Amino acid sequence: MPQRTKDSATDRLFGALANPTRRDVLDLLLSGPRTVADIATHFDMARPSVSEHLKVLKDGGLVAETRHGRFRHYAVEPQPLHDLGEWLRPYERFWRERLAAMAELVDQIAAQDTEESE
Amino acid sequence: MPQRTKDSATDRLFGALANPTRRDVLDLLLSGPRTVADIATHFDMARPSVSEHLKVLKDGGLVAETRHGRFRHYAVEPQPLHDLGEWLRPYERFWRERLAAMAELVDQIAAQDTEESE
DNA sequence: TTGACGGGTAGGAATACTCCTACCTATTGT
DNA sequence: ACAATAGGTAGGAGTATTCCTACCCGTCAA
Repeated sequence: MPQRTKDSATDRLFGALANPTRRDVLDLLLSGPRTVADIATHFDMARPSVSEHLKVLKDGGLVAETRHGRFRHYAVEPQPLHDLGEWLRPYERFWRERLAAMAELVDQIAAQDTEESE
Repeated sequence: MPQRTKDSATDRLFGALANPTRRDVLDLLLSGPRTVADIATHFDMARPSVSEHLKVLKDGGLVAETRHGRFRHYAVEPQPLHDLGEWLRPYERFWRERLAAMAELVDQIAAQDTEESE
């Protein structure tokens, strides 16, 4: 029985983000598009390895490549990150419940303090 | 030279999410805390494998375990998902720029249509 | 035209991941 | 007490990931 392969768009997205180097590449591209050689100077890694990371990012839809002569410029592609924000939405409820519970706790402590000072 | 290990909190978070089964477990826990055996019935996988996935989720801070007798209940822990939302924030700018560019394009086409109809 | 440069691909080594079965501990009901 | 149940751990097999060096093609400058 073959193992399940990670081939959905969601898998490629999360898979691409599950590596610190690739997240650092994205972070670097926040300042604008860059060539492969430029990107590679920021990492303690051979250039072909950076190329492979860029391929994974591209397959995940997180970066786009545009050719200018013999240069290729890589730029952040925002759509999958927006999708990630949408994926998070159902979990926001838990976050708000947690905040509400903390607020209630603070109120209780405040009420107790008032009692004591009377 | 040893390879870099994924040991930061961020790595554990993204690493935990980079697996469809684990994302499905989180999704299942949206409806409330569940025991391991309960969770396992939803997956075509042996129970110990589910246990291992839960361990990865726990190490990533995404679920919390509470013991009741010989049962363990796993529940969604929202903090890392909130952190993920914060991580996304710098990229929102790109998303809005893309929307603005699309809006401008629509305006241009609309203006062109008006011209033609005159 | 041809050498230098940008950058992708191939194949291999080391490690990590994901599943399994077998086994173990702790708790509970009888 | 003891059998049954919940669920974690160990070790191993198969696959995937991540790095490397060597090599390749396309583009530009001389």
